[in-house]
Amino acid sequence: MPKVTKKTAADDILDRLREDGGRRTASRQAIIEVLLEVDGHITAEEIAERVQQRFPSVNKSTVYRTLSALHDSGVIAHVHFGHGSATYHFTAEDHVHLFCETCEEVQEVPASKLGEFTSAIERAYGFRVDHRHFAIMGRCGRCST
Amino acid sequence: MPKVTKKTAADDILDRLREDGGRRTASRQAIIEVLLEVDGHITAEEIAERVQQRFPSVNKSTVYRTLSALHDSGVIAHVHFGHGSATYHFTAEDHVHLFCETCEEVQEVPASKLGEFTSAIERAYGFRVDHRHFAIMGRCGRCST
DNA sequence: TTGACTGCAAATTGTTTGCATCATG
DNA sequence: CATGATGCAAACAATTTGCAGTCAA
Repeated sequence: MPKVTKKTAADDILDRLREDGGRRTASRQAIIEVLLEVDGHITAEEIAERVQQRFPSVNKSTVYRTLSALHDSGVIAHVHFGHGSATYHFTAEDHVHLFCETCEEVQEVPASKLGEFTSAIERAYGFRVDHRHFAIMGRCGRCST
Repeated sequence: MPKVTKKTAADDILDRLREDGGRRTASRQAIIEVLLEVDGHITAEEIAERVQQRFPSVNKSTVYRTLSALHDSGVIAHVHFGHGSATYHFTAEDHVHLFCETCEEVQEVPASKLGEFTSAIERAYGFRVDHRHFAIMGRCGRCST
């Protein structure tokens, strides 16, 4: 079983940045690897912490600038929950976030499950839902008892 | 026309604060009146501006503290859109916000219209949607051409 | 009189930016 | 060696807080 999966994925993303006129750097690679490790869904702050465990010199602003470059290349997107920092995730995963206001945990729902809902809204209000950029607030099963 | 002391909506809200151990003050009254004028849906910054037009001494922190007191008494709530400040509105108005990421305008949808959607989510994921505290991001009819 | 409310300034949090320097391509 | 990337500090925007004085009940 070849263990090239992770390396390749990071490489692919660095290539993508390269194609868009960017450069491959160690910081960027480390940031991308962290994103892959956690499968997206992480704040800039958390990325910085993890990256700095191995490369203490990497600055938070580099994290933000890299996230911005990744966004511009369409690799990642971010969601906002009620308060606090944005959470970054890969655009490839097409899902919606259910954010529990009590335990602050996030549950993912495949975007396809919301198909009837989003099309109903579009029909009624002409509003095209961007299901990659909205979090639904509420209370999860465990917390709403 | 007889002079009758009319109980205003602002009075009712001040009473509500009073019942919860708070005090009626001029600043609070002015802030509540602004909220009523615009029927909710306003940022703290905008409230401060409007209040300060008539009472320049009222500080922004008083606005925030009053909004917090109103929230604690259940009179108002706030929503977050993708970026920027929170928007405050009365809890009585039971609706959902459709936020256009392009023109940044907000369209309101009566919560009842989302009934099937929210109950479907609750059935499938045990997640109880707080439809007073989520904004749906996307693109409105005019902007999605 | 008591303690809630206020103004003011300063702290916080999350994110962005200016600038000099570094290093990839 | 040109230009994009980086570290650092400082600017930012939105909101919160500490403190001492004020005022409603």
